[in-house]
Amino acid sequence: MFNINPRSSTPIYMQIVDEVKESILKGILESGDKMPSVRELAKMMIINPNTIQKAYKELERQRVIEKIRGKGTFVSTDYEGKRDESRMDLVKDSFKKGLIELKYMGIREDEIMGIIEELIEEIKGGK
Amino acid sequence: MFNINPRSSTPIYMQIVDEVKESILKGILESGDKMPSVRELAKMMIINPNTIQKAYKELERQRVIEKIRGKGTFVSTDYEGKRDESRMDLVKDSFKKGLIELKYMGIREDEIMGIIEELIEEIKGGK
Amino acid sequence: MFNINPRSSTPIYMQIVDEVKESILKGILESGDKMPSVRELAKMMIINPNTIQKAYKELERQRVIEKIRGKGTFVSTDYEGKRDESRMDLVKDSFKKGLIELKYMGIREDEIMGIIEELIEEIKGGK
Amino acid sequence: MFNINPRSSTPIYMQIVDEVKESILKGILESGDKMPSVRELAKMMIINPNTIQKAYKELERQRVIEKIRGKGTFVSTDYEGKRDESRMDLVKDSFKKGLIELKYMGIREDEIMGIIEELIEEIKGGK
DNA sequence: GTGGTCTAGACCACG
DNA sequence: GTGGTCTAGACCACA
Repeated sequence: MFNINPRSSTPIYMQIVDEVKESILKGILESGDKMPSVRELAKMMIINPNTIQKAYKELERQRVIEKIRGKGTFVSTDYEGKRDESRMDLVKDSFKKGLIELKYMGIREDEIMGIIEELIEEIKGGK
Repeated sequence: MFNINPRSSTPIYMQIVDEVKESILKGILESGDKMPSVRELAKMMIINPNTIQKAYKELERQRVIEKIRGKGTFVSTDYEGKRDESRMDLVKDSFKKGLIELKYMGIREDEIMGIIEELIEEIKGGK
Repeated sequence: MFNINPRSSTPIYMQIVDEVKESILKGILESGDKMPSVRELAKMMIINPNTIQKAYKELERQRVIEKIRGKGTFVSTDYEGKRDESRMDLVKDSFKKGLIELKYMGIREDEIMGIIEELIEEIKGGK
Repeated sequence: MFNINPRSSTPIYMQIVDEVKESILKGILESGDKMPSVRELAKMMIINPNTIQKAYKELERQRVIEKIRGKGTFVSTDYEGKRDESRMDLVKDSFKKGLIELKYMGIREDEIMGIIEELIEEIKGGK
């Protein structure tokens, strides 16, 4: 279902959050689709259900998915992107860190822009 | 000396590492410059010396600075960008996460590229 | 029949209970009126009959409706407001929580009173 | 420290959230005050640390408290109430439910307004 | 069957 | 010392 790396420093539940969002952007998951249940996904991924639940809760908080009582979890239908300045700042910060890293490795600016463009293409996926 | 935000989710020692590298890229710190001692910097920044120690260790590991016995710590003279594929992958990963975030907020691609360009300019600073 | 929101955090059966009581207060349902059967209502509202069952049981427990053997379910005729201290305390508690929430959002007291008055008007409805 | 009722239907972690906010409104807790550590409070209240952590995380998400790395948890200093329409709607809904309940018990409108005013006074506390 | 809450206990990163 | 994450396993409410 989702690619998880248990050795990564980013928590498993966050990796799941990211993977779900990426799947939606790529069109693998669509508005209204049923998500696997917490237990189901936990079994499939051999991960503790609590961890999945934490991921789902975060996704719900971000309005990416919706839970319907007793029926399960679904990709939100009414979702619409909202600019969130404070979250934008976090992203910018992480970008800045990455850019410093790259510059420090001696990567040229045009190369950097190329990398970014590649990544953007990758996100679009089969959409 | 360096801008540190104790509320940030990135560890303080990492913030210091980043700030040092940024200062070098901007030309504020140059090859061969003497770095303040751990104790000195800890006092100046009102930060636990252990934290500075950890930052210096990390910077040394990355060959950004060098310790010379009995003389102190200096910005490396032999600094030359070295591509490090595994580190590149980490950076790409963090970029990807950020890009997904932005796309998810409904930011257009041209806007994203604009943001990146701005950040690159910012890093160059007075260099 | 009744407005139900399956996404709401309040259980569906409770939403039904509330809607029935509101309808009575508004005069849409009156003493002695026949209620639809569990099956009927379940079909009409496309809701699990167990859920309707549970709602009816709760309404019966609160003496809002009565079951008459072989005849069906009716809005109670002997309805008369009874103060129930323990239930009052529950309501007060939920009010308190809401008021704290509003105060915390910086809503002024006069605004709060306005909101309450509006809601009271809304409940009266066409009565 | 905080009054918790383990039998209540509202989760313990939410009761803690509410209690903390109430304490702040009453002036018992003030901007910048240090909160007891997760483990400390868990011991004091004889509650599992995970439950406290959940409460703290929710409070942090609402910007009521701030965590500072390695130092502990503090009441936010820069807090300023923000109207949140969607949350307002939730509060209104719960008010409406309560009002229906009261009306149904035969409480008169002026009495209801009195109760609300009392509760508002109670929240202000010694502030 | 679904998700929500809570406990107990472990390991880790940070300062 | 602080909080963050994860696991394992239990009980409950809801549909």
